[in-house]
Amino acid sequence: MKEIEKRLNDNGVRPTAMRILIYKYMAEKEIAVALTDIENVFAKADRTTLYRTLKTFEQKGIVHQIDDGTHISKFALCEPGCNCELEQDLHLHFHCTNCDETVCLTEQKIPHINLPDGYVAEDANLVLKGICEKCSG
Amino acid sequence: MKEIEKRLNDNGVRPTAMRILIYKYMAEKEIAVALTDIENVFAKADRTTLYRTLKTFEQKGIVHQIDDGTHISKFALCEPGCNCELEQDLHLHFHCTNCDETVCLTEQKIPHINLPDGYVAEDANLVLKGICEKCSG
DNA sequence: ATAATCAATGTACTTCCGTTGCATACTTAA
DNA sequence: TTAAGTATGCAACGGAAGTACATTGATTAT
Ligand SMILES: [Mn+2]
Ligand SMILES: [Mn+2]
Ligand SMILES: [Zn+2]
Ligand SMILES: [Zn+2]
Repeated sequence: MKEIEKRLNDNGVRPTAMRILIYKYMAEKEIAVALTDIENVFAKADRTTLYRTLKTFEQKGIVHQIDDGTHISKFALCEPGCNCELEQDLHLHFHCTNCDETVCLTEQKIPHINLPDGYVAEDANLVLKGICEKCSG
Repeated sequence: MKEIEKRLNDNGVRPTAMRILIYKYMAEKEIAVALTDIENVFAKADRTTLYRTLKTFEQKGIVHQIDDGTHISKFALCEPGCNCELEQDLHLHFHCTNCDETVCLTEQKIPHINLPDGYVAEDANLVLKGICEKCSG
């Protein structure tokens, strides 16, 4: 568990009990989580605290937010040493329309796209939808 | 205007006055529109009617829904003869973080992505964020 | 050790968007 | 002309995101 505390400290986030629990939860889970998910797991804690924890994690580069097209924000831990802001670090996400789960495919980078003149891209989001490996097995 | 009526008829949508107006509005506008936008333009009409008009248009292949990451559904007219369901017809969208407008880049198709074993893609969504041509000029 | 200071959490409330149920007006076909 | 089907209007609900303010907890300086 000391690793988690270190990770939080290194990113300028004070390792409170709640934050460590949330980090641990997200680390164990291999899929992206929504605020509601965390809410259900930590029912005793207040929603706002969980909400702000995710926001803090995001600002400090501990998690990245995922827009999978469901209109519900999902979050997933960043790879250690990842820099989500840099374009080459952008990986794609897969949303399963069967089990409704969203996963990071960190190996699959978003290919470079040639844009028309005048357009300057600073960020990219690529989501594939379909059947995930668990559901297609 | 007869063209609009024909387009609606061809897609199995009865060309009511309201529907023609909404179609015309979307045709004149070159950017994707949200329900709220239409609401503001046609303030006299009921929100639900506008909502259902968009839903109907979408079901009948007249417009396609766009998820630009703002958590607000946007809609844009489909190209005549386009088949949004087919993967090769999927184009990318650009969301300007300055003017908050989203446009279809119908010429820029989403490149094919190799997925890990077990994953079956049925749909794709690629959104680039940055500065649009109007704002960068 | 105590007080002052700042950060984290809790409580309550608000806004926005999407969605649905049901009533009413309109259009088409028998 | 009546009946059936479709479109529109009206009202309400629910989920998710966000914020203002109070309270608790941890750090630091005196
Ligand atoms: Mn990811
Ligand atoms: Mn488009
Ligand atoms: Zn699945
Ligand atoms: Zn712009």
